[in-house]
Amino acid sequence: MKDNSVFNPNQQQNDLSSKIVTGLERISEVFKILLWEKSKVVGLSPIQIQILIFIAFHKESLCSVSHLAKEFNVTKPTVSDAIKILDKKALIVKVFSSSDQRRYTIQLSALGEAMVSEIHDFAHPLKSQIDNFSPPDLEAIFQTISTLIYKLNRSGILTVQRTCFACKFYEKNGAVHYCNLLEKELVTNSIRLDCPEFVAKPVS
Amino acid sequence: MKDNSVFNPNQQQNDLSSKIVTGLERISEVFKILLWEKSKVVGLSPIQIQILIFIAFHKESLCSVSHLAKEFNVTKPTVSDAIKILDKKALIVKVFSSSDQRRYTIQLSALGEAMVSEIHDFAHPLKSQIDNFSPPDLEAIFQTISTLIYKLNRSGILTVQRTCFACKFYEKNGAVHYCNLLEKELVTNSIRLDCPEFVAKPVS
DNA sequence: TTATTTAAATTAGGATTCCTAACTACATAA
DNA sequence: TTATGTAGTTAGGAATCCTAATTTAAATAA
Repeated sequence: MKDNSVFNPNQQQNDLSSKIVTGLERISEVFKILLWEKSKVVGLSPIQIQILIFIAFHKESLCSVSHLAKEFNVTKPTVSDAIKILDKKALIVKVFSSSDQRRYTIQLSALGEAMVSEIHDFAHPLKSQIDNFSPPDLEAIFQTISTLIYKLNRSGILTVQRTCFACKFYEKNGAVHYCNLLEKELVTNSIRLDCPEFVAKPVS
Repeated sequence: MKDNSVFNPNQQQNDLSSKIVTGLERISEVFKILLWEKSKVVGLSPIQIQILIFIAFHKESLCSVSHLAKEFNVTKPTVSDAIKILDKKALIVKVFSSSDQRRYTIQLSALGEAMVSEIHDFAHPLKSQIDNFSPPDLEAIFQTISTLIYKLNRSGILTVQRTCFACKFYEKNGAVHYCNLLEKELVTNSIRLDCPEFVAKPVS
């Protein structure tokens, strides 16, 4: 029986969450579209663009083959391939670890920095549509998204994320969100999805 | 200047819509993850799975190379490649048009039907998280998503969709949504994202 | 009617993604 | 010291995905 599939338009007429799933799928196509549009302009592939942008904005320890594989949900050989090409194009440099001779991280070269300033805005057409929502709507949307991402993380689907909810510095007292690192209360808008200070909470 | 990139965590602390964009990007990874998980089980690639599910639930006229290319935002040769493989695996049959000898559509073979019942639920882990939201939340989420998809369509980013808002049978009277085909009012929940009766509204 | 344009699908060629399996090298714990 | 785990690579191959060019057919214009 596949009549109750979320992708069956008849099913969608009875079941709101099916429609939400198909809607999210359609929105996820947007990233694919925008990434390819940029790809064609600059002559890099989507994964190459994603890696460059990631390393532009994240600390060195996250810029290893192993972490990038987790971040983008691909295998290490796939990342290794992509890095080989970025290296050949002189957009990155490898920085080897002094303590562990197997390890290295990648950083942007000067050329890579220039490239990032070309590509970092690939999602701009999406953002400009989102900017049209009213502030209260934005807050509600954000609340939903951050909750959903946390649920997806807890259920084991998304292994990587750096949200407050999964961070060891986070604490919830009644309805109050609190960060023990910043030592202050977090209102909805200040919950982070990608906090630089994130440290995973030990599984309880 | 790339400091104001949506992917810069510092920028995200000032700007809610940047956080929403990164959140949506993370959620869009979920489809990639779930599709690959299913791929490994059944021995099909992601695009092959997507095509099979699509043709299972859509009318024949949408099951052509040209349309599938638009639907999944790839080129016709890419679809042609994928169909060649699905055909080799005997999961589909080609049905040639009598009026136009260049055209054909694809349909599921018996084997293809069986395969669809294995794969149609690939997004289930996501759906079961979404099912956890309360009915009022679901309604709000759906409202946001349908609005966003329509905005993305109007701004030319998403070329394909089959929502009420872009349909020629749709009419808005004040706050009331109305379908001239069904001849009835549409409450938020009955707005469709993928209506079988969809006919594009002529550009005004 | 004929010529031109447009469209549907394919082929050809090539870069890259992406996988699994096997491997090297190093680090860490028993 | 030996076993086990971890970081990254290599090898091999299927498939994705592009652009450009081609074939064939249909639609349109002269």
